[in-house]
Amino acid sequence: MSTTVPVKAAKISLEIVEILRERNGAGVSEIARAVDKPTSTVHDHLQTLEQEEYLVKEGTEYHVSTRFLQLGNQARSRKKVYEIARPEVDELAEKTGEHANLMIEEHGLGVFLYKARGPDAVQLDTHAGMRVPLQTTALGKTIMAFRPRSEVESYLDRHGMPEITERSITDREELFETLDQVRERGYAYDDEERVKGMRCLAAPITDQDDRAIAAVSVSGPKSRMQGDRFSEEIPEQILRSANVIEVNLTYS
Amino acid sequence: MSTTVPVKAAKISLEIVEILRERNGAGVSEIARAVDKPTSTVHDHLQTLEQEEYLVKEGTEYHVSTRFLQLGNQARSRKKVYEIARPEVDELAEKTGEHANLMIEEHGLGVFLYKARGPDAVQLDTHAGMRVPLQTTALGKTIMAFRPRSEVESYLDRHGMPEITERSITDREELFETLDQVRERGYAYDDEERVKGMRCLAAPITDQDDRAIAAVSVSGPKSRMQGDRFSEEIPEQILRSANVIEVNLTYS
DNA sequence: CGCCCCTGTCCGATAATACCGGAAAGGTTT
DNA sequence: AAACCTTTCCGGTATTATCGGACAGGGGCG
Repeated sequence: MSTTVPVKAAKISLEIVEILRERNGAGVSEIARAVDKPTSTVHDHLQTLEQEEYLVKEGTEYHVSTRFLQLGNQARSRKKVYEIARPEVDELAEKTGEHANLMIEEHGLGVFLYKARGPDAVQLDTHAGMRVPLQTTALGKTIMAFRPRSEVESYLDRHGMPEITERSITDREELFETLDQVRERGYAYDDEERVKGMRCLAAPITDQDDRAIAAVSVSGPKSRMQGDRFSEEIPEQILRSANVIEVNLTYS
Repeated sequence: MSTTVPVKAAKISLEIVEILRERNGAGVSEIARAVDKPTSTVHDHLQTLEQEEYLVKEGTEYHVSTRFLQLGNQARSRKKVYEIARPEVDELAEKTGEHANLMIEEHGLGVFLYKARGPDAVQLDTHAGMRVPLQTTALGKTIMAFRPRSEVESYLDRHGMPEITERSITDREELFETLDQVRERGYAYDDEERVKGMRCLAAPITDQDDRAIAAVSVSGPKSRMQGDRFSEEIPEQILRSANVIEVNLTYS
């Protein structure tokens, strides 16, 4: 049944905020339909959120306010791995020319913490803060490969294995076999599993106990991500970057 | 009268989140003291927020989660001025070597939307999303100078004129005189009004009706921000940048 | 070691208050 | 100008947020 929480009102407010994010703003009745509540109720929530400055009202439309920027920054800057990995990810993007990313796991989902665009990078739909099921990216698979099976199971229990594209892994056993390979190989790849035409290579950032803290990746169009570059050059680069980050993490 | 809102529970939840941001995480009882509510109540809110994935629990401490990153990004990216001004602000930082900033007004406060660090930039406490009273920065004063007096009055009514440093403007009439000068001069400056040892120059980005949409600035240590550089070179550069942004804004 | 005190968590009763229906006011379209 | 859609306002009712109190887990100190 649909999660019962102690403070329902807060949950509704947050649902409303989330809808405003997805739709890039909306009016009272539109939101009311989306959350399936009377307009008067939604109106109450909107007023509170606006008075508290978490929403901005433009005419009759409400939008999320920049207040969240501060919260997001705080959430990110707390992460030591973010501060330390950032220059490395920048360098990775610079050297490969492609997109380079940093992902962590949170609440069983993969969260893009940082994205660097290399000189040749193509337009991409990822953005900082974006949340995706772990098994749908090379980043996420790398993280799972270096976590205890029981934990991985709980991630899957929580969020299922949705079929994002036709290539998505939707079978548990198949996933765990893949993870075994990743662990053996030391890095993971993704061949059009999330975005058509895109390939991705990812390496884990682990702690002393070989547990994944995060993962770094390089992703680009299939045309450029093949041959030796895909099987050797770039893997070497991301593995080296990941290693540098690990070392810097321990000395700080 | 401490603002009465329709949905008090939501307000409390948000207060808790804000406290977690300020303190970079905290435990139940610490928060309870801060919001002056029983621990049991706070506990209820924390559980809801964590279940909804807006907080992360690490041991017994709660922290804001990266979920806010997405919301913050959305809030910022919606702003056309952000997308368009960003490269200009980067260039400004590059050319002057100092910090360059972009600010907008929201709910009567100044919000730093973007910050670029030039090659010589010194460490600074500003960060994206930071909110400050408008009259405490050159950025804010520029924005106010190009808004109708009635509106400016309402900003002041709402947030007062706190004495951040000994140099803060705390008198209304004095402020409006300053704003007159800014309007005449076309740009504003700030001489250690917010941060000791720092000077700042700011130019407005206005719309067709000469109303401020945002402001750009360059700020650096007093030692470098003086003489012709302070009174001519940099003012020229920020005014030119602001102008480029205005033009790009209208053609898009 | 054992006590104490400060944590976080759980529970249930009660009073507060979030919620909702309904009605009014403002806008738009036909 | 009327029908329709908004958003806003209001007040009664029943839901539910709140809070005291009780329980449990540590950590520190004597």
